[in-house]
Amino acid sequence: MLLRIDVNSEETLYSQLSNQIKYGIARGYLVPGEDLPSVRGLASELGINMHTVSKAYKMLKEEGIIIINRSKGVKVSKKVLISRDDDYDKIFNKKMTELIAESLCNGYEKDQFIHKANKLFDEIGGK
Amino acid sequence: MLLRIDVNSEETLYSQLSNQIKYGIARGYLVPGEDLPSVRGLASELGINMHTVSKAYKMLKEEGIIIINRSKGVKVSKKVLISRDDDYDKIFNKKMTELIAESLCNGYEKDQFIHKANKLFDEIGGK
DNA sequence: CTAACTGTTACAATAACAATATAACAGTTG
DNA sequence: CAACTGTTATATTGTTATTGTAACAGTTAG
Repeated sequence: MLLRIDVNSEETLYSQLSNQIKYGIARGYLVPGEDLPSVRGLASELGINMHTVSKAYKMLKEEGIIIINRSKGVKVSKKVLISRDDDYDKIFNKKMTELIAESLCNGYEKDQFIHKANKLFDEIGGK
Repeated sequence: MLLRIDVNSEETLYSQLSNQIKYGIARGYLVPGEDLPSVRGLASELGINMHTVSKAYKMLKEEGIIIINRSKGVKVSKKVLISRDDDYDKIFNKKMTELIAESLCNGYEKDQFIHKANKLFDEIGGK
């Protein structure tokens, strides 16, 4: 899977990486069990530092989204296949609440919000 | 409207403030046209620095959510009453896409996602 | 068994950002 | 005029982001 980094973005590099990997998994570009590039390999490919890649991987590991084996490498977790993770519910509620509040401040109505959510979900999840 | 700050949060102070004000507007605790506290007043009330409040206000102003008048003060914009803002669409799509991808990585399915979105929207928007 | 690969840890340096502090400026209002 | 608005400037402190170099400890291919 192709990963790209924008060094001029306001978003931190490790956050960009983390988000792109999540997107890749959601989209099906990365499947559970699949190997991810090594920290050194990916860093060199992207022209960034090893520790920046390592930090992105560490965050994804703490979310349970990837599995890191100290001497074998990194692969996509099978967590995705399990039904909803309760630990994630709190985080989800906070993020969704913020997005709804912001949308309302920008003139969105419920119908528009739900319609867009449905549309984007279909594009990403591909149902 | 009551605003609270958690200095131990990972979220920056100005971001906490900005999010709470958005939530207040979405929830109807703050209505378009209503005055917000002065930068010095709110800073002193919260026990934080004037510039931190000023930064939160500046961000909300750039989003068009509040109106700042150099010598009169700050008030909630009437933007909320206008229908969807096109400038916000890109930001919304990015944020919603990230949330959907993350949810999918945590085992959410579309039905659960949409159901939760509906539920939270009703709680906040109060329809 | 060595060599090449994994992620991890440690230490250091630089730059940017978050938050604070103090002060002055320029409008508005009582 | 005095007291209030947000803004601007300058400085300091602490934290985070990113990079760099190096070593460590497992794993695996030649």
